[in-house]
Amino acid sequence: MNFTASEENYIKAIYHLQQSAALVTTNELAAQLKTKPASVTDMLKKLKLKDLLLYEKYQGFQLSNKGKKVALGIIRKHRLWEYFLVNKLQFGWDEVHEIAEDLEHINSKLLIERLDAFLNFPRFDPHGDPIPDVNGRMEVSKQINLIDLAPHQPAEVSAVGSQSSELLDLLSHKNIGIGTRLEVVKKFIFDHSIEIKIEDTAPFSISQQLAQSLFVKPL
Amino acid sequence: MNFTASEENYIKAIYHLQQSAALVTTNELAAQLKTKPASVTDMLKKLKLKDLLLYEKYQGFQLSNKGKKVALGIIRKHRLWEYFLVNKLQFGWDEVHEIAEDLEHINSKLLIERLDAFLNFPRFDPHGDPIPDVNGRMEVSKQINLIDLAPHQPAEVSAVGSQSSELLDLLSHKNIGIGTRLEVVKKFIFDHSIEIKIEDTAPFSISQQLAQSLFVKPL
DNA sequence: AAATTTTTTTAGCCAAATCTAAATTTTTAT
DNA sequence: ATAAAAATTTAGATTTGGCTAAAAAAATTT
Ligand SMILES: [Mn+2]
Ligand SMILES: [Mn+2]
Ligand SMILES: [Mn+2]
Ligand SMILES: [Mn+2]
Repeated sequence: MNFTASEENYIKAIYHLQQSAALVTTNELAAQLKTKPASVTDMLKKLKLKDLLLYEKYQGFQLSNKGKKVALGIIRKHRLWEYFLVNKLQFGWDEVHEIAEDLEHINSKLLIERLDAFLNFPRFDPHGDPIPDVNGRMEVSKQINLIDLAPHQPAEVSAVGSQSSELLDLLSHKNIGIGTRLEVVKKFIFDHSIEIKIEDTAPFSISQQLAQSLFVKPL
Repeated sequence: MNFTASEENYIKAIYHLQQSAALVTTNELAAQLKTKPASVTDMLKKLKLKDLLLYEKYQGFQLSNKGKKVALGIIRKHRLWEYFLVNKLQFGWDEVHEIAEDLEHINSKLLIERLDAFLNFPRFDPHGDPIPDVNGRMEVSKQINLIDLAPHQPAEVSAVGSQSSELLDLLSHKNIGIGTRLEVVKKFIFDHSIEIKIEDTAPFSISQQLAQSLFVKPL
């Protein structure tokens, strides 16, 4: 079974959306893919026909087991290419998402196997997201949102909540990346901002919005 | 200017065909692309409209200067990816053409620049074909067809005339690859077969067809 | 319980890239 | 110079993925 780039984009988007809620809605998916609800309905019918989707009209939908497997395959390709771009071609972590969006649709099992081996079977992509293995299995790290980290608990940044260049730009400016060690000094009720301290540098404040986009592993 | 994968395939095919004859015909191109003449005519109109093609109906066609530049860009991408697949991902030279057919349509100037640098600016692909540089320039090696090599003139295999897996399979079997040193022992009029000798091994015969698919540089 | 709003689907249209069949032009043979 | 054959183009359909506008269903207010 091979799928078009468009089908793969739908499958991947549904997979990501159903991480936060079991059932996905037509409008949600249309917003995510920047397309119209009518176009989504068309594709839902097609995916159901191919047994990738559990879908009853008006009732929301979710990927079938087969659909989930396909999704993990696409995510695997995306993240392996991102790792390649950053660690072999010297791209910045904020430059790779768009290119990986195209590369992920190249269909060659052998290519991905060889790429994986060439990269030494990496387990996380440059944004800290786990890379599924050939069987779709990936590490489930017990990372928590920075907003939930207890004050004075040392932790390490393990992932970012989005790949927007705006977020990644802000993070580079503040010298925060995957692996950065930090602790929360104080949380402010007034604006929900958080004061953090990176290793031996002076503490500084970050907004609630930014804290919510950072995931950390307590050390 | 960005082009669809389909447009790029047509442009590349026209480029290759016009190496042997200035003007290309509809049927030739249809055969090359395994499509129908009617489909070719449709695309010719589109390419002409985009100023990539010099074309008057019923009169044959050829790429404009702009079209040639685009073609060289696609060929550059194709050959760089082939080099990557063989020299980094351990593919055999007979396994890479199909995958490169897809990878060549990924559109990112930066990606190709970085890939080129990562590979150390290779000048020939795994099949001995020259890789155009950023400006579309490439080496014009003074290679000749093996069929035209003078007897007892030592030479080195520099390129193959096609990427068909049938040809590459035959070559591996006979232990002939890019860089193989050989000389012609004798040419037979009867069936135009040629007896060749590889370095210190016993001489053997190859068919006219095979000899025509091999290019060599006299040493 | 009815009315209103929101969500989702259907109906109908469009563009790109194909195809087949028919028409036209060019080339080749008589 | 005609007639026949070959090459090329046009006409009309099809598939895929998208769109808008209208209809229908579900959810929310009153
Ligand atoms: Mn990404
Ligand atoms: Mn990522
Ligand atoms: Mn090739
Ligand atoms: Mn090649």
